[in-house]
Amino acid sequence: MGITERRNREKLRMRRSILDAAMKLFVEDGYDNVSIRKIAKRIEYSPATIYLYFTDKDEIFFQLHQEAFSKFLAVQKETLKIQNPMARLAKQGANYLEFAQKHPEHYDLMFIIKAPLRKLKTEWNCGFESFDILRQTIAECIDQGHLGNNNVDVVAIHVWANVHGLASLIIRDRLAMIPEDLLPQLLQEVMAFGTETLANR
Amino acid sequence: MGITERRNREKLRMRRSILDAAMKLFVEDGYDNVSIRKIAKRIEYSPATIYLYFTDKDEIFFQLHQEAFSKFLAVQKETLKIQNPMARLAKQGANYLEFAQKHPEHYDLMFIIKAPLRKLKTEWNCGFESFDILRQTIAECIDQGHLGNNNVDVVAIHVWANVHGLASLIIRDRLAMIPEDLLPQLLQEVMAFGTETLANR
Amino acid sequence: MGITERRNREKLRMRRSILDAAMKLFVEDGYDNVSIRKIAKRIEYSPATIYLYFTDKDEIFFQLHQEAFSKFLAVQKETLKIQNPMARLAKQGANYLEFAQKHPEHYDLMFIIKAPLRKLKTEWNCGFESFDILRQTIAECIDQGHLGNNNVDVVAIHVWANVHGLASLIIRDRLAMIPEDLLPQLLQEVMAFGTETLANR
Amino acid sequence: MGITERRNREKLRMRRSILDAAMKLFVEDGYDNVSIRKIAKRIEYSPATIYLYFTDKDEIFFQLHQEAFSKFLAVQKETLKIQNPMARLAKQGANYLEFAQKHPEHYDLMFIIKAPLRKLKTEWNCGFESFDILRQTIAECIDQGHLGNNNVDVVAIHVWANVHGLASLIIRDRLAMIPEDLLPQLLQEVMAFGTETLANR
DNA sequence: CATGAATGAGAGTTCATTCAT
DNA sequence: GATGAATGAACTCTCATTCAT
Repeated sequence: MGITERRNREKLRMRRSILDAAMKLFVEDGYDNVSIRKIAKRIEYSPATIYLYFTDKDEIFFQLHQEAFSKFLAVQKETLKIQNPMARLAKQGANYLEFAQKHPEHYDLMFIIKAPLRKLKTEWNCGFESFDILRQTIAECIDQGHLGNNNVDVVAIHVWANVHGLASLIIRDRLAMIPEDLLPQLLQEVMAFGTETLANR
Repeated sequence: MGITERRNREKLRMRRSILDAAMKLFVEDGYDNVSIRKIAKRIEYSPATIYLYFTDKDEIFFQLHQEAFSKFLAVQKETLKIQNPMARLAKQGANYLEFAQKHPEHYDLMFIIKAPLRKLKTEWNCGFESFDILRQTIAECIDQGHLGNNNVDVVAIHVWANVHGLASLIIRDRLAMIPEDLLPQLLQEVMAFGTETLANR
Repeated sequence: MGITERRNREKLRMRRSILDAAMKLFVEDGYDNVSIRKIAKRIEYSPATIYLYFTDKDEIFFQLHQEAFSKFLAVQKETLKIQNPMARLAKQGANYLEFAQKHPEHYDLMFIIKAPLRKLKTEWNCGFESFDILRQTIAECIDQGHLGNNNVDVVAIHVWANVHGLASLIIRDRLAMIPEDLLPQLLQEVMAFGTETLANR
Repeated sequence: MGITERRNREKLRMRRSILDAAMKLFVEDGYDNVSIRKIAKRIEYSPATIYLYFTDKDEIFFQLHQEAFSKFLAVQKETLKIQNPMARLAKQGANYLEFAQKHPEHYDLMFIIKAPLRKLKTEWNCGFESFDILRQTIAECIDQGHLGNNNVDVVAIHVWANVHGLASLIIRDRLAMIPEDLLPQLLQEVMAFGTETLANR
């Protein structure tokens, strides 16, 4: 048993290190510039070895995508404990941005990267699920008289776009006009501004 | 003088046609699928000829980047004619989204693509300028008692994130959960919702 | 002794199953598309295991080659029971074509494939033997006054070329100009024509 | 003009040398074992260079195939001058074998090699044409009372199989049981035997 | 001014084979 | 006896780039 177990652990560790290397490269160079060969070089193995752990390049991408979404979904599900939907919504927004900043590579993969559509279609089930959490929360808010009498989808997309906009400007370095040391404080204020604005409706 | 002038004109025309071809390929095939060879084939010159007008592939992309920003800037400057800053702000938002949808590859280039930092630093002058137009407009709004008593940068980033979020979700195909035929109407409502929400402050 | 014997039996059984798998792949995918990995997968062993039973890929092919010839030889030896040499000759021809059509990959291996000469020299012992059966039969025919007063080798090669030509045109798909559904009937007539022509001499 | 002409000549020469190298490799190693890299190495150019002259590997094969058939067709058309169809038929047979012996690589390509069927279908037009020459000749023979009252296709395939069998046994070295120095004489006798046998019908 | 010719580097992938366990 | 892990070499093909002409 011990042997099989150790083997399994090693196999997993290897997959892990391939995925990690891939992730870093994805983020550094963009989807199209990640090559099996580069991953191999990064982990100091031969390209052929990669194929012992993944059937092809797409499978690696797919796996990363899945993991990123599980991670994200887990974080957002945490908020379901919060009773007050407006508070829950605020927390979801904060979580969202925090996730993006803590795991920029995952975020990139999930929401920014230009991926082969074929794959996206299947993988978005996960995306749908997290969107639904947002939708549900907003529906409750509206039920309770908040956010005006608006279409749930409209508000949900609005809110999402809001945080995604912020997250992706940061991740893709488009807020270079703000001095770096002022940025964190400013971002917090932007989020606060957004939350308040919404609450006022 | 006449001769030199003609030469210059011709040189420019050639650069122009290279850039046009490159941009078309950009739009048709996406950033990563533009190659010097394809540009050359498109304009019916040899690949080597391209190098007489641009030092390398990056320079072409750089130039396109610049032009994209000029185009965008021109569109946004148009709004300066609008006296009422709140109306102007709304128009800028509408323009922004329209630009993103009409020229997704330009938009991609400007606001999404992970560009080599070296490049960004220089190219963002243009970006700064268009951000300033937004800032200026918002400053006026606040002066006139709109948008609450808030930090200009905070509001500016909020607004920008809002439209950028929407634009980039669209461009990178992350709104797949919305049936395609319903999307345009929905987006309009999202924009309207955003404008109203802001106006209420 | 019992133990060694059992071991040998098991070793043989394993070789057998490797060869069978290889042959099936041969037939399904053609000579060039058989790989050690595919054989291994087919018998559900690891590729490395194959090397415990055969020194390399070539040895497997060699073995198959040998077996193909034995099989063929066995079929032809069956005809020796036929007393009348002309009838026997006809039967040998029919057998030949049948074998080629039933086991095209064996046939290919034996009579068409460009084999490394080193190999051919050893393997052709079998080939010689079957050629001798033909020769012998023809000699008898001539003795009995058939086929004119000709050199045995001349007639033997003539006959062999006849059936081999047919077989190899079929196997290598060179009779594409004949509609597929008409082919079987036509081939039979061609064979009949050959037999008759020969009998008339 | 001189320059363009020279360029064209050089281009042609290069194509020629690629084709020649490919042909040699085809014959030496078999279709599946010819690689662009090997061709390149053989002519001492880089693999990429090959792609300046041919769009892909298939095109090289296709070209060789075409050339082989034109050559062969030209030879067979020569026989059309012969009035007497039986004499013409004999000449065609002799030509056939001579062609196979003089240009074994071409012959291999045309009648033996296992090629991708997709291609074969198109390229066989040429094959059809040469088969038709044979058919036509045989039809005339039958018209004139030779070869019995038989189906033209039956006789045509019979004749073809006859010479093809001989040719391919030679080319693929399956007549190793005949001492090499006796072979030429023997082959001639085999051909003569075939011709006579047929004439007797 | 323009280009045809050439190439080194790199892409994804598969394979036969080895070797420590 | 069996194998998981690993790899070097090979495959087709594309690309940015150079250089002599």
